[in-house]
Amino acid sequence: MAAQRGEGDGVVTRPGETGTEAPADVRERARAIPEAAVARLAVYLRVLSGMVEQGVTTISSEELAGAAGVNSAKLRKDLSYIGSYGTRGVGYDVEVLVSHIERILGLTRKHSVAVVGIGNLGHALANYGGFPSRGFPVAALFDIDPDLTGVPVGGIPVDHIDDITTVCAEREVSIGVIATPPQAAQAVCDRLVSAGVQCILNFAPVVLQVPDYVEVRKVDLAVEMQILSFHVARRADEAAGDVVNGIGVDGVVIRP
Amino acid sequence: MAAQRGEGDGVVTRPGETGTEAPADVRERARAIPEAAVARLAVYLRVLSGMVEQGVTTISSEELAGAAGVNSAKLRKDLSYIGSYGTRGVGYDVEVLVSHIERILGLTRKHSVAVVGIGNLGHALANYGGFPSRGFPVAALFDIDPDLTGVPVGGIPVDHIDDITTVCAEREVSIGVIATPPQAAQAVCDRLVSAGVQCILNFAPVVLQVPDYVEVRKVDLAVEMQILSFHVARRADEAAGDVVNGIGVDGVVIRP
DNA sequence: TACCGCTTGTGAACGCTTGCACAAAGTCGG
DNA sequence: CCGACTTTGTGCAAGCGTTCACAAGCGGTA
Repeated sequence: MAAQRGEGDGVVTRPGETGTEAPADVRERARAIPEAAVARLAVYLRVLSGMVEQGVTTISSEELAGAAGVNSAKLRKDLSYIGSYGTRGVGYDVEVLVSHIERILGLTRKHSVAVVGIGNLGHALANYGGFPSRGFPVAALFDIDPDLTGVPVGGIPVDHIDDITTVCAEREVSIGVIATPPQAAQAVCDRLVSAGVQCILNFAPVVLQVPDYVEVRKVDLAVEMQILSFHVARRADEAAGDVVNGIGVDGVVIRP
Repeated sequence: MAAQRGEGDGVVTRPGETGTEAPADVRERARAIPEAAVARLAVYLRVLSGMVEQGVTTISSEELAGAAGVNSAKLRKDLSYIGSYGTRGVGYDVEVLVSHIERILGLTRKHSVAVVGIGNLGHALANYGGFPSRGFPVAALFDIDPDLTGVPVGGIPVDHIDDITTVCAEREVSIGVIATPPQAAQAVCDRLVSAGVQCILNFAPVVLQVPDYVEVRKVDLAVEMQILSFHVARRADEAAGDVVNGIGVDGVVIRP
């Protein structure tokens, strides 16, 4: 049931090197993984990395699910998308799981990152230790302000936005991060795309127009705030309304 | 069909003040709005605000959907969750729509924000203009380092984390932002919760444990990167695999 | 070797979300 | 005043993701 797409695919299974599992299987599976599951796999990986450091060698779905804040059935299903690497009656080997998730997420290759827009956020991103430590070295910084170019930020030189194509090609940038003001975002995006960057993380509060082959993820801090605001308002309304019943929605008592 | 929950609810409809629509209806509707729709409403609001500045007074679902990057049917359904405020044959009055979305999202009240952890990211957040301009004034900053306390950042004084309860109460903080290293995040979270903060935006790469009545949203930059990495890998695999058919998955030609 | 208890992996049901298609409802031109 | 045209609002069906529940499989033990 897992791989319904393409039983007759054109992938040639190399006869040698197929000791434990076939690369073609990994490839087929990667396509069937739901978007939501991919996001969770990244979380599992983070938790598991912490486990490795603590010297944990084996973990059950129940434990891992608890640490990752999800249902254990969901965790097992998520892991089943990438194959069966657990041992019934025992659990999962932590290191094996880490290496398989890393492979599925494509973390065996380095992904160089370019940050465009060296304002407050750009500075923070350039200095953020979480990227290099997880396999995403910041390889290039760009800004339109000539006063900023040349001066390194976090040890990385800032280049002018006009040099984006050559610099990105040179340093093999595969992910572009847009941290510019909203007015500039679309233009920067277009330049990144024409520089060959196919994955973009957008912090600017605008909807970017890109070709189909480009993947965009957006992080809009104000939207996150507004979603929280909605919940505040909803809660306040419940307090004014349903609390006459003594209990809020979902059986949760307000301020227990 | 809309409000299936609680036909016999204890909400008293105030007889006066019920000119155009009843407040109780707004309250009932807010609960029925799907989470995904709430996130999109925030996006619509942003687009609409831009329209107002451009002097646009009326907009059709088709236009707005295009600008927000969604299907027009989905947009109409999202708007129907908050009521019928469009005119058939014409479209939506931009200002009316803006004010209704603002009301639903609870943006009629100010939501003061506290940022904890004045490192790179905390600095950027304190200086970020996007918060105050959209009704989320940063009212307090906290750090554990005594060298930082007292020195204002972005015009806001930095207080010591130990004063979090009194300062939050004093300045009516309703949203806490965690921008600390991962090791400190859970402790900070606990302190925010005991200070009465019920909404938290977490930038630290850890899964926070909170009581049921607290709403947490997380932004994990490394996870975003890894999701992009997954798509890079998938694309590379397709290039090695399915492209023998000439066309990638979904009929999209790789690098057209 | 055979049994027992534990945990995985997954078929199946459920619920939420999306997209379609069309009736209802309003405007505009004659 | 009427008819044609435009656009909203929504019932309905399809798709996707989540959850449940349990058979299958493995290690430990006698």
